[in-house]
Amino acid sequence: MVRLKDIADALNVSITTVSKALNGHPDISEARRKEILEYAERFNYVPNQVARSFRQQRTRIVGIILSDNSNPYNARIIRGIEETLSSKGYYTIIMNNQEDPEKEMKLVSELLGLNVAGVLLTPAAGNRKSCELLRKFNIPYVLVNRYINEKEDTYVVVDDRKAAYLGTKHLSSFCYDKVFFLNFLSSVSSSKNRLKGYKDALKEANIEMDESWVIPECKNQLDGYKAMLKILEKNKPPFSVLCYSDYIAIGAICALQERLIRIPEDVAVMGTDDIDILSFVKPRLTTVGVPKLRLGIKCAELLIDLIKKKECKERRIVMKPELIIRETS
Amino acid sequence: MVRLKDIADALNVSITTVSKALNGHPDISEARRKEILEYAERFNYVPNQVARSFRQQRTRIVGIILSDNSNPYNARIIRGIEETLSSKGYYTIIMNNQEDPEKEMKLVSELLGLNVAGVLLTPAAGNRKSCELLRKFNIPYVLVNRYINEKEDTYVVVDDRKAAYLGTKHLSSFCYDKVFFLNFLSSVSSSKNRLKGYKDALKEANIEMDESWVIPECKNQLDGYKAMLKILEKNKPPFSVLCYSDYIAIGAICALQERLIRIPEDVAVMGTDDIDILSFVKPRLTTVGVPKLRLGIKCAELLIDLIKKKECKERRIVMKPELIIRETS
DNA sequence: TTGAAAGCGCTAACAC
DNA sequence: GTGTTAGCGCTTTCAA
Repeated sequence: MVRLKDIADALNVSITTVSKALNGHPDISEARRKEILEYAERFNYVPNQVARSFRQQRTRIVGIILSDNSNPYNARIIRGIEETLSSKGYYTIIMNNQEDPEKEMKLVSELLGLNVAGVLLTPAAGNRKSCELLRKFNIPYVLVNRYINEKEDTYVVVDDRKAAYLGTKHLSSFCYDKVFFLNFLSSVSSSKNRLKGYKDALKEANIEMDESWVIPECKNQLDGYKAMLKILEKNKPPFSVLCYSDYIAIGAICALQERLIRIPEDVAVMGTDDIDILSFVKPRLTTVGVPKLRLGIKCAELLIDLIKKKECKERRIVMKPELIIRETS
Repeated sequence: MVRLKDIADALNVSITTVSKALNGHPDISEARRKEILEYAERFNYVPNQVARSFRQQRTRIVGIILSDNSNPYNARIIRGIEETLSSKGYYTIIMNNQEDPEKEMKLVSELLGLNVAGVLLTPAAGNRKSCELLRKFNIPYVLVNRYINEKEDTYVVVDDRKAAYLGTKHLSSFCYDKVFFLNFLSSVSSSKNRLKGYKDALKEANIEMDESWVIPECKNQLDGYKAMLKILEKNKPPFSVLCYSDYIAIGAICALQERLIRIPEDVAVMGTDDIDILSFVKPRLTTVGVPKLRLGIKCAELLIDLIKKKECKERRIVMKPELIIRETS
């Protein structure tokens, strides 16, 4: 690979001059600059980022840690992040923590060793240590989807309270007497806020809620399926069910279909997330839409601000969800 | 951050000794090694990968370029790759080329500048230039999902011929007279091979195929939807339709449902890929399953072999697909 | 406007 | 078994 030295030798100038010309420093004559740029172009000069990073003590790499990149919700956020970062000259390293705090700590350490410019993080359930580590080493970071400390962290999240509020309000507008809620890990801010929104909406609808209506710790289809069976053991339709994610909703729907229970006539079901492919299949799932791509873009933009200026106007961004009524409600 | 020098100073040994102890060189006494390891552990020593990479002229970063990380098929492959690479001490940088050869060339150049250890690449339709660039700079790489040159490239792909063969054979076993094929970009090896498999199966079933049965260049739901409408303009059910992907199949199914055409009684439809969530919704899509996670794992393993030994036993891996019969056929 | 020189943290060849 | 030293490619200060 051609290096600065090669260009310098070929053109009989110093390495310094070549470096300055290539980096747009003002103190190089136009003629020289042109000559150097042309040569570099012709011989496909690509700056050695490792050497540059080493010298400058910072890379243009951003680490992104979340539970699982193959979850369609996460995948979409990553897409937004990657697009934005790459358009600003940053690189995206992905890491899956599988909701494991121990693993997450290791990953953060590794990113530290890589001298990353910044980190985007969905902290594993309740893990505040990784943030502390990042702060200690003064690495800019933005939390994604959840926060640990609402007032102090820097984050981009969904308005979870509102998401669950909208869903619950919609479901409680029918004449069913019960609205169940299949919630996610209870230690996570998004679950807590959605629980709040759920309760707020029920109160507003004058429905007296029973704590048994909330089934926490649902993570995937299977959990949704099992939770639904559990509900059916003790409860007769009609009723309705709000789910923390579309995946959980699909699991719940499977359980209902197995029992030949009609949706939405007997049981109304809603998801959250608006996974794209689900809008094209039956039953067309009623859900709460989240701007996943834009959320990713916002995360990346916020992080870049932080990297560049070490501060920014708005450190806490809350994205608005949107009710999408289809056929399961 | 604590450096080798800090440890060396604190323990009154040389930097070299510390480096050797930490890297497991044999010529360090057990006592010294223990002392150094303990100190490093206690003060959270994390090796500066940038310095190390710079010195060694190679990083532990692998670049992965494909069309779109948020496509569930790709996302799943990425998951397998990330898991494998990280377990072997490598980092995964993702990049989306959006099937754009120009963009892809830029991305490859950037990876070159990053001194990546290797590259995993799904080359944008027909683009052989990026491989040439990688070869020129002697960067190990593995093609994913497609190849440019069947005999010479290093790759991990699906047995596309067989995938389409299995699907077509299944569909042609019904008494419909026509089997349409909604295919992907025709310049891509997987499309070409599937076309072959499709034709082989038809021949075997003694069905005389008409070229108009193949609709190429379908990329997503919308294309599947449009293609299906086009087919319906000129053809009366019953017939059957093989699709290059589950997404395309979902689009086609939407078009059929809009026209109130029964599936599979009037028109049988199959996808390919076996996107997980589709097995839980209606209509439960008949498809050809591909081991996406294992494909990702294989890619990563193959690349690591290449990085380490610059060679390996099997440079061309073909994964077996599997017929999954559900309700749309 | 240009260039010389130092140095980022680490590894490895070599000397002791 | 341990230490000395050179140098990876680049940016940046300072001098010319």
